[in-house]
This record gives sequence, C-alpha cells and structure tokens, in this order.
Amino acid sequence: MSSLKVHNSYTRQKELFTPITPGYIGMYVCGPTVSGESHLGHARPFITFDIIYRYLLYSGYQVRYVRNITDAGHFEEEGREAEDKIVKKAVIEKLEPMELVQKYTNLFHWAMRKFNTLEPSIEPTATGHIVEQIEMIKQIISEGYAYVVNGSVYFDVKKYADKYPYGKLSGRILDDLLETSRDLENQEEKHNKQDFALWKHAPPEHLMRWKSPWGEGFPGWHIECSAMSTKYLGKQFDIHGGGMDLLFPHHESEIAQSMVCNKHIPARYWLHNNMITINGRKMGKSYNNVIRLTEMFSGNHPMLQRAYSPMTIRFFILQTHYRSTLDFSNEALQAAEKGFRRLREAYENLLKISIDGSEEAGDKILDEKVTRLVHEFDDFMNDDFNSAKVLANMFEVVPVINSIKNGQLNSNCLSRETYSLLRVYFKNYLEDIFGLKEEIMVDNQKLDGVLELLIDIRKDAKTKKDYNTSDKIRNQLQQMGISLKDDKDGGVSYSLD
RNA sequence: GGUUCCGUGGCCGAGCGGUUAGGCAGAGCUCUGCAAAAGCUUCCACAGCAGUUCGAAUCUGCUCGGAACCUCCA
Repeated sequence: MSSLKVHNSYTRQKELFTPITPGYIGMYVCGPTVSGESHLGHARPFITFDIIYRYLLYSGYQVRYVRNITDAGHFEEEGREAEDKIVKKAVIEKLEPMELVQKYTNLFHWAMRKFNTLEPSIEPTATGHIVEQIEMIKQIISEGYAYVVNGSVYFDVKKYADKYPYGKLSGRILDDLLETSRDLENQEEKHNKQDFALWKHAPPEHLMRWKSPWGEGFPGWHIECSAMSTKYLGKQFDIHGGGMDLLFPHHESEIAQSMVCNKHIPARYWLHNNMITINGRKMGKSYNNVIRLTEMFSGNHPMLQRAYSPMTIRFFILQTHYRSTLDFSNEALQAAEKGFRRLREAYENLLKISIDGSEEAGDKILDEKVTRLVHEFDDFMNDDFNSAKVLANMFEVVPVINSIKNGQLNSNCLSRETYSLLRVYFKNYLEDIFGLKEEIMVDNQKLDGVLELLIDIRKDAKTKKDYNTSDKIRNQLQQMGISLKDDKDGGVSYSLD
C-alpha cells in the first residue's frame, strides 16, 4: 500500500507524511467564529477536515483533533472599529454577548450534526482560554517581540523578521507589505504598519473585557489559536488546517507568535482548503453572496431553486479535490444529488446481493478490474486525500453491482473474496471515511408496514392483470413522493424523495 | 500595484508527458403490461499563439480571460 502524502502549504510541495510520534497525530483546525450563522462556504473546511480526520483514523492513527470556537469575536486588527463584532451585533439584537455566542454555537453544532461530521476531540473556546492567551503575550513581551502602547500590545513583526522567516507560509515579503499596507486609522499606536495586535485595550462601551497586566481589554485575533494549540497539542504538532483565506495574516501571525514562545513552527504540515465560489466569486460576507446553511437545507433563498440536503452538499464537496475552488450552482447541486443517490442505491444493492459466488471468479478480467478499482481507493486518498478519484472509481463499480443485482451479470462472475472486498471497502469509504449516510430514514416501522401492505396488494392486482389498481397505487404514492420500482428479481423497492 | 493560483466537452469536475477519468444532462437501444429504475452504446474537450519532445490538456514563453490574498473572512 502507498503511504500518505499531503500538500504542505508551508513548503508548497506534496510531502510524505510522517507524524512526530509514530502512531499519533495532533491536528488543529481553525473553527467557526460564532458571531453569526454559518454559510455554505464555512461548510467546506469542516467537511474537508472531517474527511481527513476520518481517513487518519481509518489509517490506524490515534488522532487528537482540536477545533476551536472563536467566541470572543475578531477585531478590526488596526483598531478601525473600537468594538468587536459580537458586541456590535449584541446591541442590535439586544442580546447579551454570551447569549449570542451560545445561540450561534448551538446552530453550528446543529449544522455539523446534519453534515454527519465527527466531533473534534477537543473544542476549546477563546473566552475559556484568556489566561493562557495573556500568559503567552507576557512571554512574547519578555522575549522582546512585543510592545505595549496605551493598554494594547502589538507584535513587532519587523524585529521578528530579522531572525525568523516571516511571510514564508503566505509567500509574502515584508518590504512589500510595508509599501502596500493600506492607510488605516488608529495606526499611530503601532511602530510599524505590519505589526498586529496581541491584546487590545477595551474602550468603556466594550462589553466583552478581561483584566490583564495592561489594563482591561480583549485578545487580538491570532493569539487564541497559538495559545490553545500549544496547550492541547504541544509546542509542535502534526497538522494545522483551515481555509486558504486564513494563510495571511492569520496563520502567518500564528506561526510568529508560536515561534517566539515555543521556538518551533507550530505545525509541520499546513493544509488549506480552497474556497467555495458562486458565479466564480468567493462566497463571503464581504461580497454579500452567502447562502446560509439553514437556507441551503430549507431552500429558502432567492438563488436556490430548491432545498439541498446535507448529504448532497457533503457529496458535492467530496467530488472535488479540497485544494480546488468549487463553484456553486443549482445545476451542480442537482447533479450531485442524483449521483449520490445512484451511488447510495448501488451500495444498498451490494449489501442485498446474495453471494453464491465461488472461490474462482467466473469472469477473471472483470474480477481483476473490480479488485484493482477498489484497491486504488487507498492510493488515491494517500495522494493528498483525492476523494474525487475514489468516487470516480466507485462509479465505475456501480454498473457491475447493479448488473449482478438485476441478473444481467451472473453473480458468480466475481469471486467470493472480491465480494467481501467490495463490501468492506464500500462500507469503509462510504460510511466511515466519507460519512455519507442514508438520509431517507424510514425509522417509522408503521410506515414501513403500510408500504409493505400496499406493495402486496399491488402485486396481487398485477397478477390478476388489474393494472388500474396497480397503477393507481403506484401513481398516488408517486404524488406523495414515494417511488415504487419493480426490480428485475421480482421484488419491489421504494424510495422516498 | 505586489504575491499566488486557475482557465478541460451543454453543466460540474479528475488528470499534471503516452490511459475512454467520473458525475449530471442529451441521443439510440435492451429489459418491462405500462412506468420508473437499471444495463448497453453513443455525441460533445483540454482559452489562444509559438516552442521543447518520438509524443503535451500535462513542460517553457508570450497573449487573452478569471480568481484569491495583501482588510474581517472558511
């Protein structure tokens, strides 16, 4: 079997992945800012890194997956706004800041459950780690890489860059930053434009505030991730993930902070997912083109022709490599929905086929092809998590499965061993790694019973060639969104829309 | 302006030197009481121009078009 290679943003290369401690992996992923509702764009990193987390588990690693909740709000770094976003919104909605944070945290968790993502091992909050952040800032000051002005603390990027490679991750050159930095207000506190805040002094109207050695204030944007990743994963860990738009300044600053305190680059492998675009443009609040997850699931948005289920979206995201942009459109979502259903039904057929396969494959060429296609799953995932290629191979197997189910292919064309290989791999990939669960849950046994009865009555009618009755049953069920399908093997199956 | 990336068939998307990727849609056929599903077959490609090479969607150069980051951003 091949070994795992990942594209490391830090080196811009695909590298062989070797964990610091054999068998164990520490992974930190930048989580949501719970000052508002998550949109489709936010779903991508959390689904992407969920797949990565699941694949690492599948590969036999013991993984500690840390994903933070930013509940202290992100601040206008340059201090353009004297108050943080969460507080602003709280005033508008007349809510306590923590009430707002709680509301959106709950909503986020609800969406993650819908997407069938595994819970992280630790989900630390920024507000719960103020002490750690203050300690880290103190250390940066004592190391000489930060300075205090009017109750705020700034990181001295220029000084840092003399000794460390600032800008390596994001491919930025310090001098360019100096020239191109925008002229923003309230910058006079900073020694240099590219310096960033570690701690901000809180003006009197600011509700979220904590005591610190520099007066009352709140933490800067980047320090929480440095503090929490160090606390839970150590001075150096294996994987740091997030959206590409976080490369600069967020992750660059994170590296600088951790470098000063821990003398190590925090993570060995930096993985970044690309953006979801809409009409070729990044989905983001600045562009005013977001579709919220609640809107995706309900279809209640002007750009949506209808609702799209969480699994459809998950499948949609999986069909593309995580480092490519993914363009949203109704057409693409509907194509994903149909494709996913076909794959899912083939999987169910695979489980239904009664194996009277022999030791020897009846069709050696087909058997070898199927075996090869399945064995490639791991190779593709080991190649920087290429889920798109895995799905393509799965779809190549689909006609084989369906043909066997329909009797168009003899069931002993594959060897017994190949059948079990198929079952094991489809289960591992579809359920465990890709997390694509069946959505149409007929958990209601009564409904199941009623349908069985109707199917039975219809079968009798058909035997008597009473097609009026049989068609009536099928057509009316169809109108209710229940499709009856006469299978080749004489059975009848149904699916709910 | 700086840095980086991308441009693949009707749509979405893999591929990164030699292969039919794959999905959705379209066409034809098979199966079927009809239908749906399924199966089989099939049409439609690599932005443009030049170069390297036995061979390029894949490498190089230029042109055109688009995007991300440089500011909160997944």
